[in-house]
Amino acid sequence: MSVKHGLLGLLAQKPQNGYELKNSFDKIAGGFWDVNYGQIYSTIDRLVKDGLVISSVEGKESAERRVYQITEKGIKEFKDWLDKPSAKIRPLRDEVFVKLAFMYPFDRDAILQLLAEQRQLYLAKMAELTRQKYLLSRNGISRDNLMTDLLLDAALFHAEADIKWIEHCEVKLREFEGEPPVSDG
Amino acid sequence: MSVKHGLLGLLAQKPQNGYELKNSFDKIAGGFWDVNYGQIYSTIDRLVKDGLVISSVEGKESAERRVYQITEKGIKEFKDWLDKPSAKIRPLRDEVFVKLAFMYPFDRDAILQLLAEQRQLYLAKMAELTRQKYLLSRNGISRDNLMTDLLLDAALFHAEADIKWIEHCEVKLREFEGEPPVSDG
DNA sequence: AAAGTTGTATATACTAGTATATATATCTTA
DNA sequence: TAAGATATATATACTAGTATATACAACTTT
Repeated sequence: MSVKHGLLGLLAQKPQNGYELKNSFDKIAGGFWDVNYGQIYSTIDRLVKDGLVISSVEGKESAERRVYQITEKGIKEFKDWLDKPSAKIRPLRDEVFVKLAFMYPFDRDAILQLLAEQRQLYLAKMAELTRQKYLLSRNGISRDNLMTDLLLDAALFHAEADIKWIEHCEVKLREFEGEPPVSDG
Repeated sequence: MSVKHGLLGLLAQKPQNGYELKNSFDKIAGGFWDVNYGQIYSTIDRLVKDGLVISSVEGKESAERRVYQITEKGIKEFKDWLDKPSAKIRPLRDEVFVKLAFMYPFDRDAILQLLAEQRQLYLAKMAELTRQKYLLSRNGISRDNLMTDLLLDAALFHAEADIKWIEHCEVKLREFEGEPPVSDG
């Protein structure tokens, strides 16, 4: 639902073609929500079909562009979406969990290795996010970049939670093997 | 990729029909990964197409069941998947983030209200997870239910991270309005 | 035993997201 | 200015996930 309504929000600002919509979406949601061109076009086609958006063709014959414009119905849909709370909590769909669920209770060492590899990934992710935050706030946090900074924080909080959970798993798994928990460091 | 490989893992244990696969998947991954019957059938069709699974028809004519069986190729695919680290970190795709990105910097009060509503959702989620953990561990945590317990912890850690982030947002947003940060409690 | 409920099983039409190909336009530098 | 690189723009074929309809089987209540 988010890409659909995101596109409506962008078109509420000004009419744009598919390529521009992709760039605009990235500018607002990039980092926490990647869209693909294919998705932009198929989503916008549905919006047109439902009468939330209308399209017109511009440019010379050799290079036509379809420019999309929001309708009254589209504006209403967007505003309603903003007002309505997002009732569904996103599912915690992580491939690692499925792997762990299938590996356990066999292969304790393989599980510990998998967890160690995942930790490295999350640490790398945190480093990257921290770098992005630094670049963003070199000249201080202003109203203009506050939300971007907060969204980077959300990603950081979740990466931290993942790492904390991996360490929690390592301790529990070792406890169940009768080994003493790993010491700090 | 996870549903596909999860189904292979289940069929590596024993041949099953679509309905049984759905139940088996729920038993292992339920809570952190919900699958839908439609997805089971379309995924298994692809597995058959790729030669990782073969199907045979059982039951009387009025009530036919298609029973699926894993092939050598399928077993290899499953084992390779288990061994290979899951390089991609799941994107933090949350509808709330998109809403916030579009609401900001307008409607500070609407943003604060949205955040408050989300907090309630996460608190309810935590209560539910805590209840599930309690039910699971009434008779103690054993090797049999350790992984289930750990996966519930993962969900709890993430809900905690969401709540922590919401509070972080509230403080930052209020700071930028020149108001003092909210006091504890 | 007819009626209603729950469980078993599959199908279908849809939305959402990914991967990649293609073609023209513009910029850039040898 | 021709060659090569980058930006603009769309299309297509695919995988992944959701919502809902359908149909028969088995249980269960009157």
